[in-house]
Amino acid sequence: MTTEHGDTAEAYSLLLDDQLCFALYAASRAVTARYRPLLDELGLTYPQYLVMLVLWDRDSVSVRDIGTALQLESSTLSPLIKRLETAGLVLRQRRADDERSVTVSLTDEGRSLRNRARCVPTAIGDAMGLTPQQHEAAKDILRLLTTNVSRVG
Amino acid sequence: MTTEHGDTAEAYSLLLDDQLCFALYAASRAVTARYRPLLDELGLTYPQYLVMLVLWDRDSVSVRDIGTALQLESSTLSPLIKRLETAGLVLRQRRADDERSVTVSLTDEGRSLRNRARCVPTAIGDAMGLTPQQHEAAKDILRLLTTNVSRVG
DNA sequence: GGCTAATAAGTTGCGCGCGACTTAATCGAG
DNA sequence: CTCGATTAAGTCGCGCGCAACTTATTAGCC
Repeated sequence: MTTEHGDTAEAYSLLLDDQLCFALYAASRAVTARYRPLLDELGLTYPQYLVMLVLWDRDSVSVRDIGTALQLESSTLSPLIKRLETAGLVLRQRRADDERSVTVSLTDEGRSLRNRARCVPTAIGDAMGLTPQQHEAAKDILRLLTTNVSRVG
Repeated sequence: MTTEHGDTAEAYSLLLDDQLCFALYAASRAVTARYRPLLDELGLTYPQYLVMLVLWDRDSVSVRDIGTALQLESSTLSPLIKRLETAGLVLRQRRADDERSVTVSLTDEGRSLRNRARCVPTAIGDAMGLTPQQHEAAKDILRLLTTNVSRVG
């Protein structure tokens, strides 16, 4: 614990460089920036890419389940998915047995984009330059952090 | 290495849950969400809070240096700082010896907000629920990640 | 069956975050 | 000194991300 600038002793300082939250914020933006040129070639933004990851795994998912997987609100997803539909990657249709729900499914074009996306995780993984141990450790601690911070109270 | 869904062997899969980048994205948004009610009381957004952290440390900084500290473009900072000025927390003035540069400095109101913000890092730190070792490990690995991912090539 | 509560998706408003661009001032090679 | 290059700040457009709200549908209690 290095206290600086004459701060009285507190658990955490108000210095930017001391803060984990800033390291997190900066890392997240830096990684997204690294994705950008790769995803530009696929015609996707990073959040759109995340939605496509869900669809490439399950082929047909409700908006609600996409929201659960990505922890995003319908107010974010609805316009985003409409843009994917406009791009011809995705189809939206009301479910017959529950007219409230909308099922999002891949078009052939959306499915075939998967092949062009295969190299993306490897390219990003390489750019991250972490050892397999560091990579797993980072995932573990970020998931723990997300769980803890999302608790009520 | 667990390969799933009949994927051919690749260094990284296209599964959402395997990806460090998503853990990072989710953690960053979860932490920001945790800040929101605390910062609402101060009348700040999270990026505005980051700018205030820089100012609380240095009192008077150029837009350029704020950008360097936070890794943000002037196109993001200029409107943000104008909002801080409108809120009465900050003053903007052209530097006499270099009319290109704008110096941002704290008003008395901006300075006094620091006291009300003192409890914020501790509250967030507690909510994160990491051991001091995990906290430091997370900072270290996120900084390494940011450095690596920001490299050219 | 009827009616209230809950749920799913979507709209609106606002603040980022960034690429592309503009404006204005300073730098620096010749 | 001059003039093209660089630098600092700012504008504009667009896609998130989320709070607050609306609309439509279903669930469930009586």
